[in-house]
Amino acid sequence: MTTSEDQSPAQPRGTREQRVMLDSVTHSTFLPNTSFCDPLMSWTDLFSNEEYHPAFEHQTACDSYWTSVHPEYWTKRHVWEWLQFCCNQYKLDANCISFCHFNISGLQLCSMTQEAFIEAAGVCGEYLYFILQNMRSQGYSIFNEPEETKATIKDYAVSSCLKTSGIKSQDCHSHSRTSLQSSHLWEFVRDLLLSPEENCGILEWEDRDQGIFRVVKSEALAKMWGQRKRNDRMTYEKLSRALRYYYKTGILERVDRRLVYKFGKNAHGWKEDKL
DNA sequence: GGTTGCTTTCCTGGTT
DNA sequence: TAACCAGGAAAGCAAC
Repeated sequence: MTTSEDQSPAQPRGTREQRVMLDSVTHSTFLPNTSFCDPLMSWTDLFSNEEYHPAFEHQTACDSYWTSVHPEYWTKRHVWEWLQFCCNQYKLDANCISFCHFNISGLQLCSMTQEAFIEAAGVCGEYLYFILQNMRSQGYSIFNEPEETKATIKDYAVSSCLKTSGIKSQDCHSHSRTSLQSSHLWEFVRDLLLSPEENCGILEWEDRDQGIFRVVKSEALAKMWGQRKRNDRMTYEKLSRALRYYYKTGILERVDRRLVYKFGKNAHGWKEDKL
């Protein structure tokens, strides 16, 4: 028997995030001096790996902690300490971050554009960029009030509304369309269908006019949803149960085919002229 | 603190 | 046999 995951043999194995990270390393252009490392390596692996210690050979054991140094004067180690702090403090998913892209000095980090951050760390990149810009403009007071900072970051994420997806700002604010920050599962699914650059073949339209779509990579979809909800125990079985609840509310309609769903009358935003 | 809506988790049973 | 679907039940969680 074949599964949905088996239907695209041409696709490289691994999660979408892993492939994105691999791709980002392979096609890295904004950090030409970045040394190659395993793109699937976590920061903890990277940080503890002897092979990467030479990167710090010019540093001494008495290097001061990153908070005591202006970002522009950070060493590579400071940059990674900062990343570690951000992941812990703001519950960012370290798996989304291509740490190879951050094997750089503070000066290089400060010269990175928002797009570069997004390329290196996806949605987390926007958070990191925002945090860094605040540090540069406001000093370190940003870390004095963690809760306030979290709220500010959240507001920023909503207001920025994923500019990289190329959606006009009025679309963002009037319809919350294509914002992958969507808190509802059906909106997340809809936005994924409307964002080919984020989709990576996980979902595909069967009949766009009728709102019929197919889950191509069920496991990958569950993982993405789990990452969005910071729930690493998410499975497709649970996700599909949540989708089935939408039958009651008319957001989804039954389609008697496996892994196929249809937007119902109460779903909006999935079709251009229904916005 | 109670209510509500949404989601998650677990479960049983059926289908492909 | 595994993956998926259907749906009940209960609990968690956040917003109001």
